[in-house]
Amino acid sequence: MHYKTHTCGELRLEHAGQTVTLAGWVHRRRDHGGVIFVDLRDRFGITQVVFNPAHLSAETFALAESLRNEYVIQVVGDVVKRPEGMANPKLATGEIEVVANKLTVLNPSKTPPFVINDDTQELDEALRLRYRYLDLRRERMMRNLIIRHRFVKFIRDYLDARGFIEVETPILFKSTPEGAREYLVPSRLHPGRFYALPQSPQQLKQLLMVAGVERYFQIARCFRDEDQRADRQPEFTQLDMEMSFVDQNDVLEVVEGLLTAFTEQFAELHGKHLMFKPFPRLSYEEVMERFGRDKPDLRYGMELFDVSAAMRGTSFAPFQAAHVKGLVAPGCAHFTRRQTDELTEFAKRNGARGLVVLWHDADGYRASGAGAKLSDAEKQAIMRISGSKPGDLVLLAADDDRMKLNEALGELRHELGLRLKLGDPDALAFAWIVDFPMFSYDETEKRWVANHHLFTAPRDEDLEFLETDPARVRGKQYDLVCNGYEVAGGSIRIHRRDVQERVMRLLGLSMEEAYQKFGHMLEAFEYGAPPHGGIAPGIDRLTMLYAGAPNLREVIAFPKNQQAADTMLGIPSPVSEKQLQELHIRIVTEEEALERLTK
RNA sequence: GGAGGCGUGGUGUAGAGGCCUAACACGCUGCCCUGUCAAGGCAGAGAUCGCGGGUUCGAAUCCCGUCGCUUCCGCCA
Repeated sequence: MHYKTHTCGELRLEHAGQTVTLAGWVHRRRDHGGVIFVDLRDRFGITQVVFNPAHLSAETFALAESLRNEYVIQVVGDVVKRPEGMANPKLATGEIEVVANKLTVLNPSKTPPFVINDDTQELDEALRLRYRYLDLRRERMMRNLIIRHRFVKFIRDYLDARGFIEVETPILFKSTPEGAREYLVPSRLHPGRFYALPQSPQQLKQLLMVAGVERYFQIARCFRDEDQRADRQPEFTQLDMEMSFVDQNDVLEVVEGLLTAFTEQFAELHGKHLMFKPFPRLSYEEVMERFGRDKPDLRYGMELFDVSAAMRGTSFAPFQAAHVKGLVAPGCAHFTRRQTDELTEFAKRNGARGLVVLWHDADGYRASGAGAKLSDAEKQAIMRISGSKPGDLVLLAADDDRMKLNEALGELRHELGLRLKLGDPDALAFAWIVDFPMFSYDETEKRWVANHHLFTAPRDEDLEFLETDPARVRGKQYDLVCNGYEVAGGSIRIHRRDVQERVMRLLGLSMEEAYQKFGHMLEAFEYGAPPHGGIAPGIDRLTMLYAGAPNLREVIAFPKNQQAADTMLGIPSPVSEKQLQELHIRIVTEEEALERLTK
């Protein structure tokens, strides 16, 4: 027996005259005394059901009167064209209605803690998460789930058609020394030993390349025990990919092709469009100079400008530094001193020494503050180079450390972009960031550290600087950014033993240590590892962008809150003494733990 | 670990030392109503203002502490 012959989203004029059975939730009920309308909802849509006493027994009509929101019901009725002028253009099924002649209440419902049939109202998220199964019933959340499904389905089809195969890798993995904090899983069979949940299948996918898979992908769950952000969850999903016999360009083209195709083919679903086609490729150096951030929001300009040369020899003390740069906040000349002070504070928090503000009025820069102290020639130079116009606000900063200056202004640019809503909410500004510096010097530990991971290949032309000038070595490493988010990151890997050894030597890693930590990798690489590389786009972040959602929780069915907890499930939860015993685990207080450590 | 924001009937908000016997909208309950689709009308129930302490003649309102949620910094090879 089937509960329904049709979904609540599929009936049209052509079905008029048919007798159908529908089942779903009471979305809304309009009781006119004599006639009752019920908007019946299932995942596929909403259909108006009419209960008319003329066509019903008294008992059935009474039952219809007892219906409340979110009751689960089944209705048998006739599809009829709505009377003239009564069609509802807001509903896909709005030309017809179902005149009920039989009603079954499959399950009543308590009054929900919040309304399901209106998702325009903002709700306390703690409440939503506590009743996530109700929250997900709301149209917006259901739509997000559908966008995510379409995206993942598209990925599988797209990559399958291009010779990729999906291979699953273990969730019970190995604790790795570097990188993010891991979730540990105690072993029952091996007292005192642990599995670790993977931060990503990085090493395993490289081993799959050694295995000859050549084109691998996986919709892979990853785990990181770090503090949460709006765009960071303790468990998240990556499109993990790796390819053999490829260079950087091959990897970029596959991902760019996939995202371009999905964006364009499903424009009607998500309503977003590409800002750039093809995606621009910017070097790390260029992006830091122009935007001050390695994940810039490119939906708007507001680029940093450089007036260092023009300010050389200035008598204005704040600009007596090696580098003077700034940006133009369009149409912000109305900002009050209080507002610009706030921006100055923001810039300082992000490493700027201060912020110099110029108000561009109808007749040039206002003669107050810096505007009074800079010479006319200096002001003219700033106006020419910045291109500021009357009504704009010019913000400048100076520093001897150029990268620090870029970063401070970059964060300021990003903040202003958000506040002024400069980005088109329907645009996706994808861009590749390439040629990242491979190493940076850790001042506190007095040693070179890898910016990505130690299997990242250096650019061929930079190999010669590996020993002489490590800061100059750029990697075959790339990020995909979109609207201010990093949405993918990857690299071409080292496949030659000699290069790998040189990198490890630079990082102060002896072969002995390296074998201890990564022996399984190094050993595998000695059995004919092909040249290979890969990338891992973040499924959650991309879905968030397609859904136009403000955080990851909106596109994850059952997310964790900021404390990495789930209040609906009540996790993390305590476990029984017996379970702990089996796992050879004893809970100790912080004091006891400290005591053991110091002994 | 640190900084900011928020916490008032079921939900979303208003209130900023006495106007509060806490208001409004939605929801909920009952009654009326045969063409609505955010239905409409009438009536009603529902809040120890997150919690604890303090200041004051008087606290939702001010102060201190605490808890919860959230955003950001640190952290995320």
